[in-house]
Amino acid sequence: MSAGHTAVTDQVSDPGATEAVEDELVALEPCGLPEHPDCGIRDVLDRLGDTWSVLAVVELSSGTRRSSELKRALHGVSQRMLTLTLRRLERDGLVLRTVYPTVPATVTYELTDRGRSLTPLVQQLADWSLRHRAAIAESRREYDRATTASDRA
Amino acid sequence: MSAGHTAVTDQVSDPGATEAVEDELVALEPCGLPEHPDCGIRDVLDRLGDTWSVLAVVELSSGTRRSSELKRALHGVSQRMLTLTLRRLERDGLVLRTVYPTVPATVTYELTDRGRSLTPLVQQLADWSLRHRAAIAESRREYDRATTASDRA
DNA sequence: CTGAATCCGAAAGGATACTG
DNA sequence: CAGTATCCTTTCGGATTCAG
Repeated sequence: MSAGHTAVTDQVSDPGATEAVEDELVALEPCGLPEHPDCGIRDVLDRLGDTWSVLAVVELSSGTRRSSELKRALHGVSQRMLTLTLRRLERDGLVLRTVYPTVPATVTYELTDRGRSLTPLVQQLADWSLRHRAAIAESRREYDRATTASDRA
Repeated sequence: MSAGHTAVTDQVSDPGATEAVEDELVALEPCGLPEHPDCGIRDVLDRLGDTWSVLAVVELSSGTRRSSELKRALHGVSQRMLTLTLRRLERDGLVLRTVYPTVPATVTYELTDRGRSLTPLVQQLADWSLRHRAAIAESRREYDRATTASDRA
C-alpha cells in the first residue's frame, strides 16, 4: 500500500463509534432470545449467513486485501457476489473500503474495529467447520442411506 | 419426557462417533482457508447460514424441546421451515429426534454431543449480535443516507 | 400434535457483457 | 482492475391443505 496519497475511504461519518466497550456482555433487555420476532438478532446473523461474508472476514482478518486478491482468495465467488458481499459488510461498518485514484483503479478492503471484534468468532466457526466436516459428511451419508432406501424406522 | 418407554430415536447408527477430541485445533492440511473450492467449509457454514438453524441451536442449548415448543420459541417460523431446519440439523448429526408413540404424536429434539460442541460458538454469535445490533443499524442508516441522496464521494 | 405435500412468490447467486 | 447491469436458474421460505 505505501504510495497512497489521496485515497478515498468510504467514511460516511462515524456512526456507532461510541460502542467502545467491546468486551462487556450486553444486558439483553428487550429480548434475550429468539422469542421476539423483531428483536433484530437475525438482521445481524443474516449477514453471517450469506455464502461469502464469513469467508471474506476470515480472509481480511489477516490483513488488508485488494479486490482482486479477495476474488482469488474466495475462489468460486463471482464478480457480482464479491461486490455485493463487500458492500454489505461495509454498510454494516465491518469493512472499510478505500479507493486509490490510480490509472487502473485500485481498491483495498480492511476490517474496521468492529469487524475485528468479530474475527475470533468467525475464526472459531471456520475451525469448527474444518474439525467436523468429515464427521458431518459421514452423518449425511448415513442419514441419506437410511432414508432413501426404506422410510425411516 | 418421563413416561416414554418405546421411544424411537432416529439413530441410524453412530457415524463419526470417533471424533471425540473436541478441543484440539485441527491441522488444516488440505486447505486452511477459502482458497480451495471443494474444501467443504461452506457446506458446514451454510447450515449456520439459513434463517432458523442458529436460533434453533440456541434454543436447544438450554435443553430438550418438543416440536411445538420450538415452534413457539422460534416465533415467526412456519411449520414447513421448522421441520426442514430440524431435519437438516438432524442429518448433520447435530440434533437427535425422538418420537414417542403416544396418541397425539409427541416428538422431542435435543442436541447431540456434536451439536453441544457448537453451542458456545452460537451463543457467542448471539451475544455479539445483540451487543452490536444498535451500532450496525446506525451504520446502515448512515450508509444509506450517504448513498441514496448523492452518489458516494 | 407433528409433519408431509403442493403451490407460488421472493430472494440468492452465477454468467455474461459492458463502463471508467 | 474494479464495478454495474442484465438475464436466468436455483433455492428459500410462507400459506395452505391433508394425514397419522
